[in-house]
Amino acid sequence: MKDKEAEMFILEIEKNFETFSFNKGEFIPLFQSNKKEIALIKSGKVSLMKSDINGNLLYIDHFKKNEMFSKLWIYNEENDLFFVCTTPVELYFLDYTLFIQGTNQKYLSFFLEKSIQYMTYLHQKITILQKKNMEEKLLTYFRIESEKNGNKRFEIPVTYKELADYLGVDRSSLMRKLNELEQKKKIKKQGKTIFLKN
Amino acid sequence: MKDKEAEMFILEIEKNFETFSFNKGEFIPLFQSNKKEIALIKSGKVSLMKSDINGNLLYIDHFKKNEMFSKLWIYNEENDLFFVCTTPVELYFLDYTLFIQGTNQKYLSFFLEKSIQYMTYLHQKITILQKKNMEEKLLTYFRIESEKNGNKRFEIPVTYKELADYLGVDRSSLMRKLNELEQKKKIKKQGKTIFLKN
DNA sequence: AAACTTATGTGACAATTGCAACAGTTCTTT
DNA sequence: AAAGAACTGTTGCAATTGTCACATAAGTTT
Repeated sequence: MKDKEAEMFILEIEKNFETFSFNKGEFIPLFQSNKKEIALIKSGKVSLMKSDINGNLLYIDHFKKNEMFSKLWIYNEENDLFFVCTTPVELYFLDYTLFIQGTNQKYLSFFLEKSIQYMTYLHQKITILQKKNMEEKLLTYFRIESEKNGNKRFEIPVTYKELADYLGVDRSSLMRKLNELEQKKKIKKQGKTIFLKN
Repeated sequence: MKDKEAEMFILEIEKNFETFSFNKGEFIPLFQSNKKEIALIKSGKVSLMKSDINGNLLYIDHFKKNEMFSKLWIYNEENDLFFVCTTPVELYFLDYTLFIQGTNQKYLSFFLEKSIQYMTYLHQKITILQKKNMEEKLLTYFRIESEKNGNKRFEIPVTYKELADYLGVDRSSLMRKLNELEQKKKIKKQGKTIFLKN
């Protein structure tokens, strides 16, 4: 299924499903519900966050337009995760049970395609996180972002605080490492814009 | 789809698909092929490995009976990954294109169910890897393994070398940390058997 | 059974990273 | 526009982790 087909499909969903709206800062009550729901974002951004013992919020990941998220595939044994809107958000709730039992194979194929994209993304993230030091984590992350944008110059789509959480490192150590990489001429940094050399 | 249904389904696959056999140490040529193939393991174990610049082999993950693997959802931009059999292996090759275009919805549902299981697993792994220090990584890993076995006492299913790779840490540092955790009475360790306290 | 390879275990030392504290900046809300 | 909150940037220091080197144990192959 190509991107265009996917968009056509989303148009079809738009006809058949109700839109739900959320304000910035609101929670998406997926972990609270018993239903096997999958959220598809029509517009806006949703972050997956974790609250740790001290009440600090840890950024895990985020989802944006045309991406799906669901508690179905999130590991939340400690019950400390939640989805929060970081912008105003419009989304659809799709019922997984209907997906899988329904007769419309299009829905299934679409969802499967999305799942595969997401698995690839998770593998990318693991590739980054399995690196043994921060420099390699950062450079791998930058390479992936750079490829995604098809350009050596790109914007970091999150705050540096969130990037530190994402990489599982300390924020101030991250800043120090960024300076170091700049001194070693491996990157150039202007605010959130990174230029990756070589 | 319950485990039993999944097993029934695998029996059906067994009827319709050819089995391929591999010796221990052999590569599964998925990255070499152009086909969109998904391997389903009938018996044996397959590891996903990475060869780094120095020619060292890094363990990424492994797959076992009734689990699927495919290059479709693996990030292999640097072309340094491969699947290798760590035991004698029998498996089926399923064609993703047929899956998605075919009329047999059972296949689709089965594959989707497997995909969701795998996404959950990847999220678990990310939960471990995003921890900021080795102690938390280890204890989270142990908790997950313990839950999976339904027992505070469980076997580590890989070598300590592989576990270090998996967690993205140095092997000798891992050994040191294990001793430390034992001294702090957080675990008890006998060879590959771990007893998780509290 | 011997030779060989791979895994486990330990220690000294260097390098990296986390932590805490603080100042300046930017973004949000009132 | 002012106040408040959150983010960015920097530093010293302590704690953690990686590297290297080597010894022993376990597993594999011949």
